[in-house]
Amino acid sequence: MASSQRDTTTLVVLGLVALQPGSGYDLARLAERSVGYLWTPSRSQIYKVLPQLVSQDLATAKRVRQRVRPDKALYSITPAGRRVLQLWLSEIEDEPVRDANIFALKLFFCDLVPARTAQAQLDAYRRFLETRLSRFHAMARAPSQSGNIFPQLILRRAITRIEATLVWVEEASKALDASHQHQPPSNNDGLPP
Amino acid sequence: MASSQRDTTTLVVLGLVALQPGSGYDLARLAERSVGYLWTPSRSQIYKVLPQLVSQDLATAKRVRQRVRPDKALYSITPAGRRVLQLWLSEIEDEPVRDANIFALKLFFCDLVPARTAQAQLDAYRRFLETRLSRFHAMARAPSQSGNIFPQLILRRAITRIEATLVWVEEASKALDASHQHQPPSNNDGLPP
DNA sequence: AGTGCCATGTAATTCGTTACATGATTTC
DNA sequence: GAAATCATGTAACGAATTACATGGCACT
Repeated sequence: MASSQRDTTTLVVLGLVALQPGSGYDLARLAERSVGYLWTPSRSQIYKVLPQLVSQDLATAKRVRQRVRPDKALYSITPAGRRVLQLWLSEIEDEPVRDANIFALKLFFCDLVPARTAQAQLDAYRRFLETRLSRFHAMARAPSQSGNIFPQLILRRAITRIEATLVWVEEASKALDASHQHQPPSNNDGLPP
Repeated sequence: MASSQRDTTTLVVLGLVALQPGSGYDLARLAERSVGYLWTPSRSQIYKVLPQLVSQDLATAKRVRQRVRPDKALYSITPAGRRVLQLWLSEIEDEPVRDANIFALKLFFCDLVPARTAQAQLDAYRRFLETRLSRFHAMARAPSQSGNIFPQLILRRAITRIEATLVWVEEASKALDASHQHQPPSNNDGLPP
């Protein structure tokens, strides 16, 4: 009964299934087109995970016969699966072990979760970026030991990107508020009043 | 005699040895402080790679006796090692398999290579970013199938970061030209006239 | 005739992490 | 006395990729 000891790959596949039920093949393509930029597993990986999800009751598979194309298995998320996903999206990892993209990855699926949860994730991301930024600024102030210029340039690159990402965080935060105002909580699955 | 079939980890360790000879321990710390943002292997990984480099004649190890501290092995790069590194840094991967950071990683070590090689790497990076950018722009124009807003937001994030990175590329390019003007080719190891 | 898409999987292999083991020395 | 730093390695394990295998249909 280990709570959310599932790895990122599993959760991302679960998220894809939640966004759009489909076959392993479908999901692989969906991934390439959407989250691809953040996370692109191989097809074989997806085919490995899918049956695991079913055996854990997080997804169901329905065999679909096709005349023209080979038969395929259509995967859909279960209520339990949705709960697991929502739990993952609610968890805030202040110090992600070695993947700074975890915030973007979670945010990608935040349509499945109340707006305030998404806001919390955005806030955590902002804090994370600010911490990194000040660390990099400190590094940039320190004199370059050797006469090498490239490490300094690459550091500038990191700073530039973080600053741009912080600007995006603000925009996203506002956009979220706005859409939230117009279209109040529609996503309260699994949350009794 | 497979040319540069070495993996990135090996080459980065080699690069670190080139930047600053030291023990496995030293190199691990150096990595954390410098390239850490782009690539951070575990110590065990470094200890695995180092003897391999020696056996391939890309680095040498010198045992250093210490009274106070445990003995350590000091690794330095060999001429052959430097050649391998320079070859790697000269190679342009127009379509990096799944690591967009490969450009930044190579650029980090470009003090070891003539300025025009670094420029070529920067140019390739610019092209890569522009290709990605137009792809993402196309995706952004396409209507969002579902009513999900987060995939769109995350796409905006990607675009924002690429644009910022392109600005950095221009700055870096100019900085490189400038430092190149003031301080002409000092790095022509292994390149007879 | 050949390429490419749909569709699912297994096997081999690489890559890399975490944990373990050891031990002296300095610092709080 | 406890914790941190220096120093090097092995072992167990896990995660993910690449390659392989299969097969029919559609398009050029």
